[in-house]
Amino acid sequence: MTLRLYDTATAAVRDFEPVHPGKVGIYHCGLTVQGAPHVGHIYKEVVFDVLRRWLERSGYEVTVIANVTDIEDKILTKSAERGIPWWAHAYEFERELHWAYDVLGCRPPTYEPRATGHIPEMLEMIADLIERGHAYVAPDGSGDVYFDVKSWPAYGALSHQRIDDMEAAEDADPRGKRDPRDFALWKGYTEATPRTASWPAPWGRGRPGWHIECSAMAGKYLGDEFDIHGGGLDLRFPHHENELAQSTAVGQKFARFWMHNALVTTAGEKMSKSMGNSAVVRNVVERVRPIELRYYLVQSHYRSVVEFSFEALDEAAKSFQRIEGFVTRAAEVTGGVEPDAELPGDFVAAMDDDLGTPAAIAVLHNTVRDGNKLVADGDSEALREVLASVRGMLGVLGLDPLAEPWVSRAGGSDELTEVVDGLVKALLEQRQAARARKDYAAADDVRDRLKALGVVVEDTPQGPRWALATTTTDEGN
RNA sequence: GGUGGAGUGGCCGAGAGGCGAGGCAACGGCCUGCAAAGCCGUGUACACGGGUUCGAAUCCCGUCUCCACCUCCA
Repeated sequence: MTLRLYDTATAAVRDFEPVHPGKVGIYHCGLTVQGAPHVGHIYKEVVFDVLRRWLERSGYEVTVIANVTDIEDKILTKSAERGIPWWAHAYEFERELHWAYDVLGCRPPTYEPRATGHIPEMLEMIADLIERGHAYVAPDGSGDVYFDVKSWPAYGALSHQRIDDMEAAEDADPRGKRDPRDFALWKGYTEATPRTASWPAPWGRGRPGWHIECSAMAGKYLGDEFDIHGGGLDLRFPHHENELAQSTAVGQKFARFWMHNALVTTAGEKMSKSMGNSAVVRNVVERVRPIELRYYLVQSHYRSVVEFSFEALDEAAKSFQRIEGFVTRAAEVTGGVEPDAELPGDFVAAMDDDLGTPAAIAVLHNTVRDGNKLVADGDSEALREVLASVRGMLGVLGLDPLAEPWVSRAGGSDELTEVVDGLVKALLEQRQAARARKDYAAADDVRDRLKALGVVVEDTPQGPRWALATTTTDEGN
């Protein structure tokens, strides 16, 4: 069974074959660092984190490049509104974004190039495009440079549109464009924006258009042809279409697969349109633990719309707690088992089928059920195997509670944990004594008082065990 | 106007010609002093109207509703 992935360009699921055997290069469009990330923004990161884990699990050496767009119109507008420098605004949200990635357990990319750090590469590419006749300096003296879409017959290939069918943007300023659908490679400096947001160029001072950065940086770090280019569905057009046009127009082959995750909606509408700040990652992880939010996002297929709601989020959290409950109990009974390298065939098949996480999670739940039957009998080879398998599967999804980053966030200091464990056990011994003499009022009183403190008591064939109630918030940072 | 996607049981959410994915909730049972956790069992759902087929949620035709993108959104 080989990995099959959906490719937007060919609109079909195809066998994945890397450009260089054993290696995979992925570029996915990061965020424009202009505001606090919400669940929709983070979804892309989770999807591509799972893809990366699966590729690595399948034996590939993976290089992930994700850009940081730190110069762009909205950044200039919003920073001006706040009265702070654009670079301070951009950096603040870059850090916020990294916090969110981290809290959700997304591993950092191999490298995260910033747009402002790659102006020379962009200028080189723009010059090449002009030389080849696919771009022109605006005749109005503005210093703008535009890509000439009519000069590139393949324009529209990615989004399967024909130029003539496209609606010309009415609100966009035509400036010096030959055709309203031409897009900016370089924007000439005007006094409306800070001079620090401009760089010297052969066509006059200015700043880069949005799309050119990704073409320049993907080519620089991944080469003229690489494996996977990803991002949210809303980037398919114009952003990715334009990238494809730019890069192929200078003679590159560019991406073999284009992967787009569906958008997250609230109240039936794209999150950016409909939300206040309720779905901002910082707020959501007040309600459920970050690992539960991640489970919520992973449990639906990446090409299906996720209709975000707190009710569904709570359900997902309970569903995950079922898995987590098995893992912690089984680990207690067996004394801990390392994740298995060998995964169930159904799970592998599901993941190989265009990252079928819903089917993969169904396998996970079925395996957990088998494991739960074994837990009551205590330590056994069969239980160890199931636990290893479950941990292996969870690891692929970035959801293994016994692996990083989750383990280190789980509790307080080791010293404190020991003290609490000792105290609770002392109380539980008293409760056991009360039960032995059938003084159930006293026994239940102990349990009730612990519960009031957020400690849940469970009686098992191996004796009572305790755990912190999972409804509490875990800041995770 | 163009392009793409969606409508599934009380809820979330897969699947894509025949065997009821999975989870949450509910109900019954087992276990338990009680509980918690867990296990077993119980639900025939696929927007609507036609059609093809031995057989349709799945294919075809039509209709309705919703969403995304169409030049700086993940």
